[in-house]
Amino acid sequence: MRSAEFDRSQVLEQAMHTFMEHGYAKASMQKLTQATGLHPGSIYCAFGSKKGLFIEAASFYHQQKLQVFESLFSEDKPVLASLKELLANTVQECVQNTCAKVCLLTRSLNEIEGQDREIAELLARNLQQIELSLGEQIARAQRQGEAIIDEEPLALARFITMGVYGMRTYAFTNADQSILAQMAEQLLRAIQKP
Amino acid sequence: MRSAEFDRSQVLEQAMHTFMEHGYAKASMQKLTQATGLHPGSIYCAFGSKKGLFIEAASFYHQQKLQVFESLFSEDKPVLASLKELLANTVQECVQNTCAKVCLLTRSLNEIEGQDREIAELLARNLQQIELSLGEQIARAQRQGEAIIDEEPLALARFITMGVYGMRTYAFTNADQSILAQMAEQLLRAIQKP
DNA sequence: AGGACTCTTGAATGAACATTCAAGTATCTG
DNA sequence: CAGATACTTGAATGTTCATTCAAGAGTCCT
Repeated sequence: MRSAEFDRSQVLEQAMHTFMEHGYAKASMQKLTQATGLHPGSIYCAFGSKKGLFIEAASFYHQQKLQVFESLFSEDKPVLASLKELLANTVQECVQNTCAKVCLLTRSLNEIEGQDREIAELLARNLQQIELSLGEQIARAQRQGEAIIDEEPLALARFITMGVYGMRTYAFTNADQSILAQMAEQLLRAIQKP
Repeated sequence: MRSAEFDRSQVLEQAMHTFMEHGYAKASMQKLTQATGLHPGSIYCAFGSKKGLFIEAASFYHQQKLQVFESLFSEDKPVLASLKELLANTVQECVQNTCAKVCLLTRSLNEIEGQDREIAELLARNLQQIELSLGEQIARAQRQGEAIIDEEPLALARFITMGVYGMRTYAFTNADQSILAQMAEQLLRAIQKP
């Protein structure tokens, strides 16, 4: 036996950045080999195909985001405060000038539509999982008497989720911090009791 | 002299559909020649390049949407009613199973990010124009005493715009008519007086 | 009718692409 | 140390792509 020479999560991190920067189609194997430091053969040995690498990179991204989400919504803080932070984070990402300004999941989903059902479903599932977690947090907030309007928590979670997706696309037309921050405020106000 | 044999707007219509169905990168010249019925040489003669064709197709799409917008917001109807119709139209588009389910502008903007500044800026400008028109309509509604909250009309227009972008991406994860319709309601409620 | 002009045609071009694989190299086992 | 068993390497492969262009065909004007 001989163990692989590369660190799988380091490779995925770099591949993730490449896909975020160039999109799926335009992230050529050449760019991916340069970014990861792996040779084509190694990538095909480890991930099967470009698509296989993308699927793992997208899952890697998803796991990272999920972890941030979990740590943000800790038990001993008002949910509304965590939600506010989450939106502030999103705004910060959107106004960056690095590849971090895009959400790999939503961007790729827009790109891949009608091209690859397997990838589309994976991305959709990942996004829906975060939406569901958000729904649980909102339900918790309602139970704990936070000033959230009396509506189905899932409907509210979907609304916030839609808002985040919208902000991400909007940022491509106008990456203005104060405008995005105002949108975040409007979103929050829309689910709060008057 | 000899006039071209093809109808330019028919060609643009077909090219538009091809770009909507496959995205920019995956709409190959082969697909475009099949869809438009034109030979490569003719496309290059008439539009200069694939990019040139896309730019005209995107502008064509933009003009169509703008026209729908103008006819929807006729002077003798409450703005809120028109806005409700606009959102209902969007929902209807999103749940279709044809290429009409995508917005060429937002989808391409997501795809093109970081790849072609000229295209990105064109798409952004087109989208911002609709946003501005919406702002004017909202200002009119406020002047005419419709039940819209007392905030900058442009901020409200941006919020609705963001919502529409969000619905379009959301629809890729879950193209459920009732869910999208509920989002539209939530958006409307967020800008209305209680 | 003839010549000039322009549009159309579609095979040819070369670049970029994802993928493969046989040779090379390192590690582990006995 | 020797043999076996991986993993690594990167040039080669065949495909697909956007683009070009010279030949062909249609239209118009005189």
